[in-house]
Amino acid sequence: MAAKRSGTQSKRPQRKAASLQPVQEPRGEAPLSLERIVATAVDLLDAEGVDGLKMRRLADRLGAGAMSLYWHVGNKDEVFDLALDAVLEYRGPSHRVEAQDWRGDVVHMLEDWRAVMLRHPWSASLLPRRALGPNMLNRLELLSRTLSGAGVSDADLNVAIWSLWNYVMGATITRASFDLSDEDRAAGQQRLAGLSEHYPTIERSRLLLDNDWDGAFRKGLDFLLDGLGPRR
Amino acid sequence: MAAKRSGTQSKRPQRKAASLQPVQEPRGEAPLSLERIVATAVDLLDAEGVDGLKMRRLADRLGAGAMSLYWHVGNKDEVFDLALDAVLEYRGPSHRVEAQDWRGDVVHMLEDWRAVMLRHPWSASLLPRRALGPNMLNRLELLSRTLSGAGVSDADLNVAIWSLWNYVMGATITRASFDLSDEDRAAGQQRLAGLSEHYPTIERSRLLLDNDWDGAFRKGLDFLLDGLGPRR
DNA sequence: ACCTGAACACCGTTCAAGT
DNA sequence: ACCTGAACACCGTTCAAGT
Repeated sequence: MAAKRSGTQSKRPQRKAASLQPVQEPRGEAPLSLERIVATAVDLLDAEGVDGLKMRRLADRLGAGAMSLYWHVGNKDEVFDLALDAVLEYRGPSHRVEAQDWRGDVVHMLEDWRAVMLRHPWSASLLPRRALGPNMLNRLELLSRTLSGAGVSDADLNVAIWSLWNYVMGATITRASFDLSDEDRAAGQQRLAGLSEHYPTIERSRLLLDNDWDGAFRKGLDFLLDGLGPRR
Repeated sequence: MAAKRSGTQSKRPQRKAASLQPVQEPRGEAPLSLERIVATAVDLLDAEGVDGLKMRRLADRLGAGAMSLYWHVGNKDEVFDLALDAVLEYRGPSHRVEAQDWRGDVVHMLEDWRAVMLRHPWSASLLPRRALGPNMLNRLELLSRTLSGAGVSDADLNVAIWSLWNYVMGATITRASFDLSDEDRAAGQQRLAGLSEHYPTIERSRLLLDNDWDGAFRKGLDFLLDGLGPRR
């Protein structure tokens, strides 16, 4: 399972060490920079979703000509990569000195990861099709280290990591998609009504009306962790 | 968790019962029909991926004018919905009379579901963001019925179903994405090399080079089923 | 009932050019 | 070094019109 699609490399020089900032431009435009572009892209994505990110619109928000972006960035995919990884930053589980609570640490990491993606609902479905950025790799490294330290053997480690990845990604992509379509909720309900006869078990358990996403996520995760934990 | 985005309804009348087909047009064009459109869309998606499906291209393949499709179909999203559900058809676990092997049945259903999506790699990432079609609802109904029949209580059923959904979707979306980018494999490898120092645990376990997708899928699934199964 | 071409309002990106 | 407008090659979809 190799990393992929590294995104066309921009021919721009590495961003130089931050020179002292001019306090912040009054209200006019700060000079274009990769940082501003990425930050604005995240805002735009949060506000308008994946389809809302257009190069011209992004440039507009930055008060720049439509084509100015292409000096800082190779193409639109690179904007996606940068915005995605920007959002995934993580500073460890605040290492309290107390107990070696591997399970608590893992749950904290995964719930934080999920929460971040739900805060930026475009990010989850983007993550699997783009190359893993440094922030995501860092999260995977911390997760691996924690499980390994807890006693999961090297032979079992990959299965454990990928199972957790699969579960978290599936849960978050699904939930983010439903979030985005609250408008259609009504239409969905109605459609469901006509279906009860064909899908009696779904209807009885009210599967499609279940709202306890957080609880369901946590319970399923517990099942996985029961199985994945270090051999007792 | 309600169904959603039902796809703009076409104003076309329901397709009439199949009149006797003229054996198949020699090589010229059969008349345009919803069936042909959907079948051709699936072919096109298989060959070119989600971004490869363009209304003009689809019409081309059908030997029709670019705009003829819009009489049969409301818009492009409806084509996606129809192609997606067409691919998800399922005829139960061939009910052999033998043992009440609920676990075997569940594994069969989920592996078939995953296999179908991997055969049409565009389908997995599409599924969570579109309304559930009849074929997918049928799969969920069968899954629910099997778990319920095996003794999973109504209170636990939704958590069980959604956990399995999450796991299967996450696994399949991830794997299909990697499949699509074999070309970049080389670039990925190289990128990884430079990273080994920052992510030593990932490097040691060769997490990103692991190729045993099928085995990993099955093992993680077993962990989930251990936890989800009927209370013993 | 079914199909069509012209036309509109967009897209991402190239390029030659400005400062 | 950094930014720009004009232009190209596309898109999905509307519409008025054909048979």
